[in-house]
Amino acid sequence: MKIPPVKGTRDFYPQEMAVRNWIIDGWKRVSLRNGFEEYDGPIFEYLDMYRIKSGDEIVEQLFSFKDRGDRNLALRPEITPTLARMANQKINTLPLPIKWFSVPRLFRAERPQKGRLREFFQWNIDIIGIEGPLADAEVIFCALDYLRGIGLTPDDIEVRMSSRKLLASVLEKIGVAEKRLEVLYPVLDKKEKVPAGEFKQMLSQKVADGKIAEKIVEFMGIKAVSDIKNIIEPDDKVNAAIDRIVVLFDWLKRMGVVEYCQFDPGIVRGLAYYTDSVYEIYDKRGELRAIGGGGRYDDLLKQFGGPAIPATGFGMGDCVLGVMLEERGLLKPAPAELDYFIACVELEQTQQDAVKIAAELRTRGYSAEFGYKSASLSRQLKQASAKNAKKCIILGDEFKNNELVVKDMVTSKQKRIKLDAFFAELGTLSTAENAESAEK
RNA sequence: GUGAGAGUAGCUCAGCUGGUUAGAGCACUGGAUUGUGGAUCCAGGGGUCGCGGGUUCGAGUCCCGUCUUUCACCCCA
Repeated sequence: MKIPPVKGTRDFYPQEMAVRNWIIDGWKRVSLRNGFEEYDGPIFEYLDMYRIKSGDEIVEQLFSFKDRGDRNLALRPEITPTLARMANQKINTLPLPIKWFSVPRLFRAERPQKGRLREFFQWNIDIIGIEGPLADAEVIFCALDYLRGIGLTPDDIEVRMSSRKLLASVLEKIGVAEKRLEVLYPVLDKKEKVPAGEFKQMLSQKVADGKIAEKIVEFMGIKAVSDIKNIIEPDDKVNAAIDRIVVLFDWLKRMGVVEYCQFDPGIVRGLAYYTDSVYEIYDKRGELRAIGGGGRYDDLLKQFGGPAIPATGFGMGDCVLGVMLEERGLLKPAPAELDYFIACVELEQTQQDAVKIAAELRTRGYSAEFGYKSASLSRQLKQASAKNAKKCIILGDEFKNNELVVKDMVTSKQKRIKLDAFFAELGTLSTAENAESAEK
């Protein structure tokens, strides 16, 4: 019986695995140089943990199950709740701020589409314990540090940023009751996604007062924070929210990434836990969904039974990013490399020595391969090329005198050398060298 | 979860209004080439035409169902 792969999953053959590793290694390297430490949690958690935050509807989009002890569990659809749980658990012993990152494998029982699968990887970076916009700026910088590093310019991508606090205070000033805000957010989130006329219609269904609706449309259309005062008379609350955004942009400017960033009141984000800054990173060319997003969630730790400690974070999935980089030819996984391929002219006579030499090379820290089957030298060199070997050691007649032929596969130059001399010259990949490459 | 398109070799696809034994390129394996690689030429393996049912003398082709996939919704934690 032929078993197909499960809907919405991917098989990672070596080629796909190389791409996946290239993306994830990049995320990790950039996280570390931005001062984040790696963490991870379990791949399943109590179902209730996701209920606390998002309500019952979300449960339908979870892969959930009961264990043998009748516990309701779920495969993690995101890692932020786990982060909140872990941080709370040790909050009294952890020095603040906490700067942590993770690349969890996540699961969502949604209908698969381009850039959206049921199993994927997501890069998460979070700063816990810093109240000011500098932490938000640092998180955004870290995300851009990666994206810029792989070749994406301000012509390619854009961080669209807003603030829940600003939105709430402005809407309040316009005359929207505080209770109505939550009903309104999903509509406002549609602003960029539907035609202007349709947006107004959707809005008028939620806002009875035509004047208020008009003001909202006006606000949603502004391009700069400074335009707000042209629409309303800012009160203290509005001014405080504006100040935070201005400070955030100032930091981004000092960090040299402000040209990627654009104020956009249409950014609301679905997640209930965001409290202040919110942003999404978009592909400026294509019609792809957001490649990543984040924001400030100052109340989440408290909601999870911990102290009131501010936090801010960002997440980016591998699916949309992968599609986008593929389209632009920016996927550059390192090809597999081989230091030595050992070819035997007469397999029966020299295979034992070939295996011995390979083992010695491997022990000394070099990668080495040999052929399993008897084949012409021509074929074996072909094999060595296919494996991207830097050098090929040929064991032929001269090996009767303990002589190797070492062929450089790049320059095609080759030399004869005694086996002892070869290893004496070669030495061992030193620990210093290993440490150096680890530092990179 | 709703609607629409697609599904033929590992991949990209061809296959006429239903008609003999379903094809090509790439990839793979082997040979030309038993001591010199990325090329070229030749040969070979590989398909229950997604799966199940129906119509028909006859189905890759038409009909129904189903699964997968793509797109648009929903959702985006």
